[in-house]
Amino acid sequence: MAKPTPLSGFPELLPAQRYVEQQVVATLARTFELHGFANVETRAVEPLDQLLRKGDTSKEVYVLRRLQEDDSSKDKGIGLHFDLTVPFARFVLENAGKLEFPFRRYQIQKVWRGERPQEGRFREFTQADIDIVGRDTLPFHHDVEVARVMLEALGRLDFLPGFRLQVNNRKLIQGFYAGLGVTGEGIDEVMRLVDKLDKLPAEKVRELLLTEAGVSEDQADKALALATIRASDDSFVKQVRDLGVSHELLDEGLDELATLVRACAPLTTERTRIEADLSIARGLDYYTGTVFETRLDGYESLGSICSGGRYDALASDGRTTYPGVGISLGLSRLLVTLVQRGVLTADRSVPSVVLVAVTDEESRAEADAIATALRAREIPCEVAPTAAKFGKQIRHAERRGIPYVWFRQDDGTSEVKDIRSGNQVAADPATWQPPNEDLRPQVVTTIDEGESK
RNA sequence: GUGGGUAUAGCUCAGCUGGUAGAGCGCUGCGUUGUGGUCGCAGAUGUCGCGGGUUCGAGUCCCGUUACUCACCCCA
Repeated sequence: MAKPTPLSGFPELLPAQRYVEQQVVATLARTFELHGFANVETRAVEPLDQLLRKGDTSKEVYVLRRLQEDDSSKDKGIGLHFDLTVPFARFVLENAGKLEFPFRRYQIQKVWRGERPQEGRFREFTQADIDIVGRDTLPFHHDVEVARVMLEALGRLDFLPGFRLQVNNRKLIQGFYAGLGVTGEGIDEVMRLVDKLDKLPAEKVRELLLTEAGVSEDQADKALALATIRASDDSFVKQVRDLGVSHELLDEGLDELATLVRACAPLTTERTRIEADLSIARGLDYYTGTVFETRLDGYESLGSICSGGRYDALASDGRTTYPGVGISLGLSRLLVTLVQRGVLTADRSVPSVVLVAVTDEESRAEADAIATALRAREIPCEVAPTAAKFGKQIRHAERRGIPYVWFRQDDGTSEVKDIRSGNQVAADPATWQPPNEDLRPQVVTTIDEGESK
C-alpha cells in the first residue's frame, strides 16, 4: 500500500500532542462538573430537516448514506451535526419530561462541517459546550454564570496564551439602532455590516451602511461610534449614553451587559480578561441577548476560539419554549493550532515513568516482576522490548521521554537511573517512588510572557 | 463555492537556458566489545504526486488530473 496522505481538515495528533488534548478535556470537564453541569452525549447524526431548519443553509452539512442504498429519494435523510447546540435543543425537547429545569449540561464531542479547511478551521473538530436551559423563562443571572464558568475553565489551562472574553448584548445593539430610527430588516443588516469592522476599515463599512443598508449618514456615524466602544468595566454605559440615543431595549441591554461585566470582573487576571466590545454581533443566528467571542493573545487571526450567547427561542415544541444560554469552546481550533506550531506538547510520548531494562532474555521474568511491583503502586512503567545493550535501552527511554531506567543486578538488588541528570541510586521496587511531577507526563509550552506569533 | 501557490529521501528543502538526483537534520553501524546524550568516521534511503505530450533525452517544457496549501466567504 502506498503511503497515505493526510486528509485536509481532519486533523490527527501524535501521542504526546494527544496527551495535551486529553489534559485539556479533563480540566474542562472537572471545572464544568465543579459547577454542577452534568455530561451528555448526543448521537453524531440528526435528521436533515432538523439541521437545516431556520433556513440556515450556510452550514455545509455532511450527509450520511448507505453504500448499498437502492433508493434514497423517499428517505428524508440524516446528516452529521455541525455544532452541539442544535442537537442539544433537540435533545431537550425530546426528553423535556425527564429533565429538571433549569437544566445544565456540558458536552464535549466531535462535530463536522463541509467547509474548506484553513488554519484553525477544520472539517472534523471537537467542541466543548456548556448550556443552561429553562422552561418558559430563564433568569439573566445564568448568562453571567456561563461566562464565569468558561472564564474559570480557560483560566485553569495555565499553559495556554492569555485570552480576552469579548461580550456584547443584542438587545443593546438592536435597541440602539431602533432608537436611531432604523427599522425592521434594516437592524439586522446594519448589525451584519458593523460586524465586519474587524476585517474592513471603518470608512468602507460606513460606505456599505449607506449603500447596502440604506441608512442616513447620521445613523451610520452613530452606529460606527457605538461599535468602537470597548471597556473592561461598566464605563461603556456612560459612553453609550453620551451618544444621545434612547430606547427601552437599549436600556435593558445596557443594564444586562453592565451586570455581566461587573460580575465577571473579580474572576479576571492579567491572563484572562473580559471586555465589553460593542462591535461583537455574532452572525445572524438565534441569539437574542448576551453574545460572546474570545480571542487568543498572539493568535487573533484564528478568530474566536470560544463563542456563544443567549437564545430565547431555539427550542420550542409549540406549547412550551425553552430559552437557553450557552458557550462553546473550539477545542480543535485552540489546540491543533498551538500543537502544530510546536508551542504546546507533552514532555514524553508515553505514560511510562520508568523503563525496566532487560539484562538478557533469560531474566525477562525478573524484569516483569519489578514492573508489576511498580504498577501495584500506580507507577506507570514498561519493560524494555529487547535485551539490547544498556546504552540502546537507555536511548530507547530517552527518545520517548521516559525519565528513569531501572537496572536489576545479578545479586537481585536494583538501581534506578535518572537519565536526565545521570544520577543512579540503589532502589527497591516495593518502596521506590518518583517525584510527583515525574509521575505523569507534563504539558510543556514555549509560550513566554511576551507575545508569540 | 471563487481566486492564487505548491508537490523531489522519514522531515525541511536545493536542483540554472532539458543531459539518468543533492544538502541539512534524522536513521543504522563503528570508534566506545552491556550505561545513552557530545564528537569523529562510515553507510542506507527516492515510482522526482499521477497520466499523457514535445524531445535523441524530461525532476526541469506543455496539457490534463489528484492531493496539499493560502486568501475570500463563513465560522469553533
